[in-house]
Amino acid sequence: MSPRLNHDQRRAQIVETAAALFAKKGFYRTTTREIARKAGVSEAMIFKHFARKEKLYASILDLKAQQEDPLAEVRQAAQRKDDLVVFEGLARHFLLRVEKDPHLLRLLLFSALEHHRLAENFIDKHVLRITYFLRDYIKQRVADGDFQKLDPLLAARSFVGMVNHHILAQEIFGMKKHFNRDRDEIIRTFVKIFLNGVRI
Amino acid sequence: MSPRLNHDQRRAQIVETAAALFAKKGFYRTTTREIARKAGVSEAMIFKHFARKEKLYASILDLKAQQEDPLAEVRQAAQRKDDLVVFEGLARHFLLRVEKDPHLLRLLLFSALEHHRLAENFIDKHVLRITYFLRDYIKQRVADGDFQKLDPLLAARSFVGMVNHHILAQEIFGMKKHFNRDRDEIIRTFVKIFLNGVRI
DNA sequence: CTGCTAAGTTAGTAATTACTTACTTACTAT
DNA sequence: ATAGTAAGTAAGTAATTACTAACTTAGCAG
Repeated sequence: MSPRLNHDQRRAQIVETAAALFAKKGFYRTTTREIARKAGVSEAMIFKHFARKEKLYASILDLKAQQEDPLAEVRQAAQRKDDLVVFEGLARHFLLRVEKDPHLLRLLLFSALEHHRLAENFIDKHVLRITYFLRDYIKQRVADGDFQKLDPLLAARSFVGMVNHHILAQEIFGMKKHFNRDRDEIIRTFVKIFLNGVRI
Repeated sequence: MSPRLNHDQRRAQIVETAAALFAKKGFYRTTTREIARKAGVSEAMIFKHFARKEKLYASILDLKAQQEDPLAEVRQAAQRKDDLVVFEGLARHFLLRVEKDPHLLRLLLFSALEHHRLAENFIDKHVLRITYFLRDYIKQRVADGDFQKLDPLLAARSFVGMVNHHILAQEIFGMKKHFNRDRDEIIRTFVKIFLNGVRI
């Protein structure tokens, strides 16, 4: 007989359990019954903590979106116009994130595919903001005369796309077994191609 | 009272209706009831044509995977080592495909996220094969001494990633309204960055 | 016209779903 | 020690699901 948890502990445990399941099967395909079973409580317990299944989902997305600003280090490098640190830092940020939080990527994709207004903020934080930051940086570097004249948003997407698609291929399309190169080599390759491609 | 359709016509119509729904909401979230309603037939009619919901799904994926080899033109250019045509052709192929078949992308993503063995062949055809083709081409161009020494698979992913992520951003992350540049300009930008980035 | 076949429907089924009600048990402060 | 409270459960509910059985109708060949 496992010991009783207090309100906050149990709540956190349910959220964690549910996050793993939502990431695995999506919101709709995950049943409250299954969440309860894996959390080791009765189904009714879940509804004591979250009035509806949607509230549980929302609190997961909130939690995941609340992580500290990943761009802090990168922003500093951007002020110094240190391209290498900006782009390597960004790529490393993306790659480390999936390593540390293996649920996040699938959670993000599911919430983008399933039509949830709940997920908008989440997507905004994890996809759009970073692209816009990079777009502005590239715009600046073009104005400086250090990068070629090209559409800053498209250039930003080029780089984000390299890294993101690599992650997608590895994690979602099942390439992890066939290809497992060193992280830093991956980062260097992408940054090299990109910077070489956009610099004057 | 709409006229009766013969076996093949009705079958095709059900498949088309279901494809749109599966693309919109995924396999599990799409109900046979809804497919029937949108196809204008009774639910039982669907099961006359497809013994199980899974068979219907399988026949959609088969249909979509059966399209003719998109790489025909690109393969010729690859033999001539005409980089520009290879990469522009590939990018154009990706972009045109989502324009022509707006369901395909979401169908692909759903089938990758939901765990269907049915979808393996489909994903293989639409994602992996093209990446491998490109990897082999790049390997050749590196051997020729025309491209820098870099991992061919990572380089292939760089390019596929640029285009794919752009499509994802537009279609899945809702950027279509905020950004709608000319297709050929997009292609030229990506190819320029990439070729400039990998060439000696 | 008639009878056969293929296209179609109606009205179910058992199983599963999110969620509720009414109850029981453990812990803690006095 | 015990009352009060918070943690927890058992056993439902109505709605929805994939799928079925038993039936009806349209169209066409003879």
